[in-house]
Amino acid sequence: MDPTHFVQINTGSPEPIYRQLIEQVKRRVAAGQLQAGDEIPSVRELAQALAVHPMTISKAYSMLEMEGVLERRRGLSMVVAAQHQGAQPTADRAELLRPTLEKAAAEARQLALPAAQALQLFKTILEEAP
Amino acid sequence: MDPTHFVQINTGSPEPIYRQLIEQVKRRVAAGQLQAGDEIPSVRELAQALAVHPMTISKAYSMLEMEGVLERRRGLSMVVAAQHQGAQPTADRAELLRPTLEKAAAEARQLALPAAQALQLFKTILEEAP
DNA sequence: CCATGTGTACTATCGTACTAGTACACATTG
DNA sequence: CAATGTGTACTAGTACGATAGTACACATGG
Repeated sequence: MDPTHFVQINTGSPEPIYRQLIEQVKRRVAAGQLQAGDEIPSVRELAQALAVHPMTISKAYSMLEMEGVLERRRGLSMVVAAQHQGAQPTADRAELLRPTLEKAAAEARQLALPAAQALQLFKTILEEAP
Repeated sequence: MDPTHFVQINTGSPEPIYRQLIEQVKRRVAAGQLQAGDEIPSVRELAQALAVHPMTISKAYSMLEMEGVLERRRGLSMVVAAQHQGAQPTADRAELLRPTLEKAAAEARQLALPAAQALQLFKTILEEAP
């Protein structure tokens, strides 16, 4: 597991680092990119790769374990929990995208921007960045 | 100016309150809903309506003044700055929506969600909430 | 003039996110 | 056993957002 491709964080964002980690791991598990039993980068390894303090990583991992996404193995690196066999149906994955799209919709309304124009911009961004 | 309809804030969000205020006012000015010379709610009035400390409002107003969105009148309530005559072109307003849509696109990619499905969900949300 | 309503400066306090360094219990590997 | 690598507990400190209460300069309206 190459830690530099595991997650990308933005230290300038007001969003706390540990929360960025949690959300990204949950999305990758839901997408099936991380499957049951997959090892994740160690606390120290990921902390060094992201230039972040190990305790910040440890807190994020602990919360993911409390939510049942990860499983702890004493003395060994953590792994994705057993119940996450593969990708969830696309309909369930889409629900994880809903909060951000609702925020975008609220902003579009405040901007008095026609729905068609907001949709066109989203379509353009989706196509240009993969 | 009814303060309860001026802005809506989410105290549970990690996004600071003063930043939520700044972004919402800028969007309303860009949309032309707030025009040059329009009075905005007083610091104390808005603070009470939002159940927030007046200093939090004052800081947001100060930053909006530094950015040229608002103008101060000593002893009187602040007003929208003169150069904001009306709504900006929709193309310019769409650019203000871009950061949030780029975040949504990044999440969709992490979820391995097809672009068509992400677009469909956005369309549904835009139509259901006006 | 005086009461009221503007925005703001000032200091103090609180909670959270993050950093910093040390120390521990555990498992694997030789 | 000893070295190495896991995650984590602990305390301390820094930075920021927000709250709390007081005080000031200014403009308006009676």
